[in-house]
Amino acid sequence: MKVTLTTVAKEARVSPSTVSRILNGTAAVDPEKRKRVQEAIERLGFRPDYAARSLAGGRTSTIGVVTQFIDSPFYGEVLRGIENALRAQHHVPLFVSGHWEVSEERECINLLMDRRVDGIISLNSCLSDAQLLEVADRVPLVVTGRRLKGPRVVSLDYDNVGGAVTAVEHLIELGHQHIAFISGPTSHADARERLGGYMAALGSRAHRNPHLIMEADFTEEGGYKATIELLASKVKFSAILAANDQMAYGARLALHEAGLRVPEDVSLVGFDDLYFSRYTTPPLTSVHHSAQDLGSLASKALLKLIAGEPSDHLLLPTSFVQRSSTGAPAGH
Amino acid sequence: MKVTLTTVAKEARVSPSTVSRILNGTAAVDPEKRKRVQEAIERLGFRPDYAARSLAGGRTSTIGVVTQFIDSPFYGEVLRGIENALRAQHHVPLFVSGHWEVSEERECINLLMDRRVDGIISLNSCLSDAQLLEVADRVPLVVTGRRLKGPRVVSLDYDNVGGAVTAVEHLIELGHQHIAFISGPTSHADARERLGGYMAALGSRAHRNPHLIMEADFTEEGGYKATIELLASKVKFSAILAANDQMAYGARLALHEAGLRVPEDVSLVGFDDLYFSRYTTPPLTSVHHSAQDLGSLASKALLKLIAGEPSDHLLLPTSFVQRSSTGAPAGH
DNA sequence: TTGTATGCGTTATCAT
DNA sequence: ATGATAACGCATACAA
Repeated sequence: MKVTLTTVAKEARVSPSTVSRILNGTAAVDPEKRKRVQEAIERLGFRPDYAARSLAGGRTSTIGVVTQFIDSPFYGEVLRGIENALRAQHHVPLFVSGHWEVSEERECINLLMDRRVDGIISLNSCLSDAQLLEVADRVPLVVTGRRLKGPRVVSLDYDNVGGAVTAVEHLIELGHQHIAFISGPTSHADARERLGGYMAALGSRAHRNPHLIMEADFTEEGGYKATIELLASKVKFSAILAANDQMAYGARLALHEAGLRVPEDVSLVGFDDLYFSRYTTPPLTSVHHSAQDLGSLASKALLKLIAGEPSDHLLLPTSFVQRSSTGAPAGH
Repeated sequence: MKVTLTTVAKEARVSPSTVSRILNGTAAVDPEKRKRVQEAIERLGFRPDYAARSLAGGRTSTIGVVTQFIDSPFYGEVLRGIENALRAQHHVPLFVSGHWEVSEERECINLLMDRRVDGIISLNSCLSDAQLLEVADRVPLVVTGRRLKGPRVVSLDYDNVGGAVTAVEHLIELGHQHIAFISGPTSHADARERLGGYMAALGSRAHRNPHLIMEADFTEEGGYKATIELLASKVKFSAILAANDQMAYGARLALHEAGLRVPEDVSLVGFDDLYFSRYTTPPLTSVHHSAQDLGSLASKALLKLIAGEPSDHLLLPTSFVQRSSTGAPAGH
């Protein structure tokens, strides 16, 4: 009833091994037989069984991808890049979500290893470097959001420092003296880098003020609360740089509720340039980079790693997109 | 070197089948042996091989999920619901994206069937009913966004008509006479239903005017363009109901660029109540439903279907969330 | 209740 | 270049 390699082999009057070889391009075969086999496959509608393939061959053609939330607007774009790049190489991503919890993330990785994925892409993991290196010891690994060196690891990240510097410089050029910063959780390397860029760009200027820095959690809600606190603290500022767009969205709401206009009263800059930032009111000025590229580069690096080619840490550039949420400060 | 069922069996001085039975709860076993086996598993760090399991047992513990874009804010929430519900039942979702293309969607389904998924959830497919029934003929299937009847299919959807009716009634109550509607592509059942609700709520009132209806494609860009056209057409309206939040976001931008205030000049209502709608400026009034619930209900229905229990079409209720994007029309 | 034996559909290692 | 044949790790029918 079921069509297997053997069925095809019989139909084409060759051995199962020959059929397998044709399917995988493992060895050269007589063009005549190849034709017979291909016709048989067509006629019978044969589809190879992945489970059998994995069991015999040890490969699953599946790449595990650990993300934090499957519905995150930022990671969503990354996943899209991964999906595309992988599909082109006949692999499929298996997405799992760690929800920013160390224990959940460990479970995710176990699940992926149980399923014998050929490799893992870990997006901004909250595991320690040591834990990740341990994982890399058992399966090829690509990580984002940090720099990690090891035998079977590739790390890649954006130029977070450079991006933040550009954003601050843009605001300074517009005439802003007091620039608030809503940071991501400083337990994360990329959050620290963006904060570092902000500090570096301000340098030793007089207008560098620790009260202007609020630590939040990269969510809309976090940005919202941070901004409310900022306003309540009465510290003087004419611009806000948020460490990601989602927090900028939250800040936008807090400003709106406080009756402050953007950019007339407060300029607002994000980081990530999510698709949606074109549609905020007003459209958001932001540090741009391609999340999709990150995903596709991560995929390609992993595939190389699996193939045995070594790779180095990759640093992706950022650019700057000025929209309507920034302008000169009042009275300038 | 590698720890298999047999390794564990030897260590625990029982047969491989006994270990298998314990792992799967297939049959009752001596508590004494069960203990020995569990200790052996622990000690050896045994993890069953999914490929072998699938090959021998015919099940993969994997559910195929066909979505359109992995980074869609709406489907993202659905995927999250699916992920949660499935994980609780020790299944994992395999997400693939059809990109609103019939051919891609067919490829996705083929890919899933090649991998012998235990069942498929198809989110707002663009395949025909007949094509979907054909799929259901080969694998348990759950579809959303339409009503579909068949032996191994379950369909579920929101009460699109009811939701749209509520939204229009809300606007009428506020005093709006001329309500524009930005529709989704009418090739989709759910888009037609929302449009139908809008029409039904307006009934035979004089203020029903075909020029107030614009067809778009459920994207921000589509909503934006539709609104620009609407404004250019000079047709009179004081409120816009968009068939989904994403188009409402686009409409918001177009209104902003035209110098129109929301809600003072134009009231705006969305549909879906995406997470982000709380953060728009002003926060968006919208027809609410739980995308996560849709996902988890779809998952549960599928698992039941796989287990052989029949299910019926499910209609999920909507509610209404009034925020700040709606108000009385000018001069009211 | 438990063990033995077979089969699942491939790939890979041998020969030839 | 091609064909036997042996794994791959597990589930299950059957026997005990």
